Amino acid sequence: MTMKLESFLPYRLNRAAAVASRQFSAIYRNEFNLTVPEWRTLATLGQFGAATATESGEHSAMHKTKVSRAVASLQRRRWLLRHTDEQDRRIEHLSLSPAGLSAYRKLAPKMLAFEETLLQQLEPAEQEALAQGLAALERMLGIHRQPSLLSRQGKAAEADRAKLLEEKRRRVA
Amino acid sequence: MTMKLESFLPYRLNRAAAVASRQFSAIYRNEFNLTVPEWRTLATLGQFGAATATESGEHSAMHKTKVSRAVASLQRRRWLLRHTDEQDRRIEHLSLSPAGLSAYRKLAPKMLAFEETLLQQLEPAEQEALAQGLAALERMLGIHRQPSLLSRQGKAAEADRAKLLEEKRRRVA
DNA sequence: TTGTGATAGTTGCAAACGTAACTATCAAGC
DNA sequence: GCTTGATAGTTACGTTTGCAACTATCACAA
Repeated sequence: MTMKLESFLPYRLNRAAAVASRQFSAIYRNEFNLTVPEWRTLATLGQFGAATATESGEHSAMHKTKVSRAVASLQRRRWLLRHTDEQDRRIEHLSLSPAGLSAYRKLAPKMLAFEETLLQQLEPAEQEALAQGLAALERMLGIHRQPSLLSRQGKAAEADRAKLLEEKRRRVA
Repeated sequence: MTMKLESFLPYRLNRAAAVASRQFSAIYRNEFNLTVPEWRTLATLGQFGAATATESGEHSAMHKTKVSRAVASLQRRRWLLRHTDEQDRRIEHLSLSPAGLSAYRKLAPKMLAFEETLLQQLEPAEQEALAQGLAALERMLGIHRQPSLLSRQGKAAEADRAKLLEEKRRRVA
């Protein structure tokens, strides 16, 4: 049984993700000096108009401390507004200020355009394979394409899948 | 033009990579308390028998400081041996000690078995799509499937591709 | 042989990270 | 109206990270 690191799935995924992240993040880093968590928070609020920190974290798959720091940073820029919920004062409703929205509207098309530029390097068949492969991968890993901001259900299923995966791992060990 | 974070390529890649990494790394973390850089260095040396730190870093796609620290840590465990090259005393040839090799031989099959377990959750067509999609993705991002330890050529091509990608990015911005 | 530039590998440092602990708030039961 | 447990979000702390600067060595040329 020979183990080739360069063919090993998690290694290939991490590498591809790191290279892609580096390329894409250069856009918003060069233009606005944004970090990845800041960009993701901006993108989430731009997409939904408003969200709580918890919702934003779930949608962008970030740890709550990361979200907290990104939110604080965006607020310092005056790109983000917080409104404490009247019914439940633990909750803060986040939204973009006009300045934040303007930055988002500048960035989002550039991000999509760069994605498009990259994808067009591929043959149609390759693009299709990438789309199918990514979807299969996400299903395999128990990743939801429908974060809680989009669909409220599915949390129970997520917990179930995580447990199943953990079980498989343990059987191997 | 609407930007959906949950459909955005670098976001999906990062998420998938993080989840996969977490699952796989649990194996060597639970068993030997290894970090990712340590595991990668172990895997590289297990695969090739011997390598310099630079070669190991290129093959495992890690920054040289990461490699340096992983090597130091593995040496502290007495899993790794260093031999200064006689011709060029800047170079150190790294190899696994018997203890290191034994750990590698224990881990590698488990890692591959878990990968296999995951992939078998997919339909054959999905597996094929994933393989094709990953290959296309790597080509698209200018990632080499043939690191320098395997093929000495290709460094020039890598530099070229990086330049091209940077050019595309700039055109978007 | 001495100086110049390049390369292998290490280390100092500041930034970013996740865990755990914390504050503040709420809902539910007694 | 308390207590208990849960949740939203923040902060303190130790770890990991990458960049830049460093040491040591080499090749090469003046």
